[in-house]
Amino acid sequence: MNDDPSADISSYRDVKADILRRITEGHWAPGTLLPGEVELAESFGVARATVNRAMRELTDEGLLERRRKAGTRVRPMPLRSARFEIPLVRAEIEATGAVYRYALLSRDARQAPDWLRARLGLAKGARALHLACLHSADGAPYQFEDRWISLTALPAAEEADFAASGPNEWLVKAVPYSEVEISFLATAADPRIAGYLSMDPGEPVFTAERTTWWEGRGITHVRLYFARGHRMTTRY
Amino acid sequence: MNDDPSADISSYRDVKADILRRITEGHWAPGTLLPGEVELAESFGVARATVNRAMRELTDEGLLERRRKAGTRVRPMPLRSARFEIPLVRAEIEATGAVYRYALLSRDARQAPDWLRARLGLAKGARALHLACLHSADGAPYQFEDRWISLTALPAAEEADFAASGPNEWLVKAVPYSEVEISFLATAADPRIAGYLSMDPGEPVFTAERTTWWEGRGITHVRLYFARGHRMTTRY
DNA sequence: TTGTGCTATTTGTCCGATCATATCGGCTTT
DNA sequence: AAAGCCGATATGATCGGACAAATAGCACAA
Repeated sequence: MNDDPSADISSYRDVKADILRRITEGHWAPGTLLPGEVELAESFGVARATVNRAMRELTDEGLLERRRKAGTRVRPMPLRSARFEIPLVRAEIEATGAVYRYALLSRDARQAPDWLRARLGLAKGARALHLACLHSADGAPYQFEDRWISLTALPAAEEADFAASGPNEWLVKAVPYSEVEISFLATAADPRIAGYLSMDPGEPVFTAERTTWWEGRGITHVRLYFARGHRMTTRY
Repeated sequence: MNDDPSADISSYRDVKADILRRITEGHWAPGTLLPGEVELAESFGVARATVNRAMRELTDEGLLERRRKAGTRVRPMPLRSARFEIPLVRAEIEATGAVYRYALLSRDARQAPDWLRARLGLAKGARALHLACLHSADGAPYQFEDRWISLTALPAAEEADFAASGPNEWLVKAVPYSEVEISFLATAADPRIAGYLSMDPGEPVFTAERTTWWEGRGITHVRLYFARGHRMTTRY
């Protein structure tokens, strides 16, 4: 057991790294009860607040479990959570160095269908804007966007010009901040989508679905269909 | 502008909530430079450290952007990041109240194929254990697991009994902690998988792929095929 | 045996002060 | 005009001290 008496640990980062090291190296196996903050602070030669921050962050990251009086222990089953960044399509494409292009395929304001009313919590007869867009990277289709915007919540959308830039970019400007639900799923390409994405009908499509509320009111619902072979990846 | 002079804000949570409120209500629009920590601390009547923590957390959550000397501003384009919890299948199923059942379909130790060697960084001729398992919820197939375990990194796996409980549960006990890459994608069900998951061949399958390293050495690679209609959802 | 209340312990949070670090902008030098 | 220097300033981190809140585990009562 190397308990590093002399290592000059001085920042919460060092403390964090050292605790992590002891866990990965197996000195502190899953389920182990760690020494208390006071004890660790002494052995590291730092203030308790510093140890606290290190442990708090490790807890946020899913590695530790803490309870008052009960102490801190290594999570028996590392409930690790993965973080996925959800950038705007434009940023996502341009980050790869490719040329981003956007096309508005259709646009039409109509009564919101029942499923959308239920999803966004709209009144009967509420109107919504329905948009279909295609985002492409270096000329190749990248993402097909099927979006609904509630005209109850955002009447200004009816006047907005979505020919030049995507509804996404308009929305982030129009809506300050919001509550979001995202799902990832696999769907079969219907003929229309297959056509736009240069795929065969019925082919599996990686699909993201996102609903946005602002102050409890449904704003927009979108389904994003990605081109063949798309992956959502993260590493930790 | 409601600047809340008298509101008795006392914890970093209150400060955080108040800043968030001003952002969502549009008082502080995206791109706005907000007051410095000292000023805010005074106006809230708390210590600077408290304001600092509130702002730091909001920054971690992707709402603010901070730079020394330049100050803090509301992220012009809210870099949304979603967190997905990646639980063990058993926990995932039992959380819904369903009865979890596990079956080992096949098991076989052989030379690692080239793609796996490349992925895990194994030497030529290295052996690996190949497992196929089925996880079900209340009798209905839930997830098909196609896993490879490097016998170079984990020779003990060859002796392990995967008949009773899944390799996942064995692995979390055997490997202290690790680096992981996860991908989500959509694949077409091949006949074998379709059979196990009660789907039609060619049907879209939501698929997760996970590779795990420990101290730089490839440990295991797994592909998880989910039953029809599976979604990975998060809300924030 | 079983339930109930107390207490010591451990984490959670806050404070106010201090030093560290990055960097914006203006000033100086070339 | 361009390049480089430097001080002012805002965030970043740490410290030591203090009090708050939760609760595990014990003592005690029914």
